[in-house]
Amino acid sequence: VYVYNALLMKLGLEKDFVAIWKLLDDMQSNECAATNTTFAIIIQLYGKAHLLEECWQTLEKAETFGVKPDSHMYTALLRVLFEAGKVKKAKQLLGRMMQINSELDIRMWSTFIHGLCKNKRLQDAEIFFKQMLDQECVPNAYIYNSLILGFLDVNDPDRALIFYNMMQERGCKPDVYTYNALVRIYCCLDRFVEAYALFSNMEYAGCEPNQVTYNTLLSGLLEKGKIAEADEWFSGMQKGRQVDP
RNA sequence: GGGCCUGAUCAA
Repeated sequence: VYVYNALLMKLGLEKDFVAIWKLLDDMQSNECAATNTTFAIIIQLYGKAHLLEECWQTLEKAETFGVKPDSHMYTALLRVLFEAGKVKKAKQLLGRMMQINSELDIRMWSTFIHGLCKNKRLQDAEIFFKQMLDQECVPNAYIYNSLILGFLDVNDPDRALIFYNMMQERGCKPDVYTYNALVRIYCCLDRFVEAYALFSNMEYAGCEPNQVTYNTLLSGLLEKGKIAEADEWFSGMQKGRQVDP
């Protein structure tokens, strides 16, 4: 099965969907059953090819192969819908999921909330965030990070920081992604002192800054014309290989 | 009892 899945994605890169379905028939005639992951991959591939209808059909086809569509597959579908800007459809799908399976898993929530953020529907994102809390679902860093960045993208850094505080109050540990987002926020706000301070926070939290962290800071500095500062940081980090924009 | 194969978040 593992080998087959690997083959599938290779065919997917060539967008050869006919060959993919042939391969599935092949799998079945051997005693090798396709899994839910197999179909999740196919949905993802159709999504990249912008073939929405085929994504839905894949759900039905999965059943003919004896695979019941599960959260794994629905998550893949949600992502495709959001990337195509089909917010309405995605909401409907989530609604259906909640009726069938009252408890949604955390990945599905994060995919959903992230999708809303990317589509700049932050008011909705907040509503669903609360709904998520009402169910006994504990938000993780993925969720908070998406919201923080989402609010930053719509020029509401204050709200972004509110979620950062909430994250800490609720005992969710910030990760590198969180810190990278914070660096960006402080750069946008011209509060570079606080941006610098984050690096010591990170060290204290045992969180290693990565290439993205430095890149974010450098871009932020350059954007505000602080070339001398950027230069200083740049020479201070010779280990990593980051590119100067 | 164990595994969990490409389902979720960041800069350029």
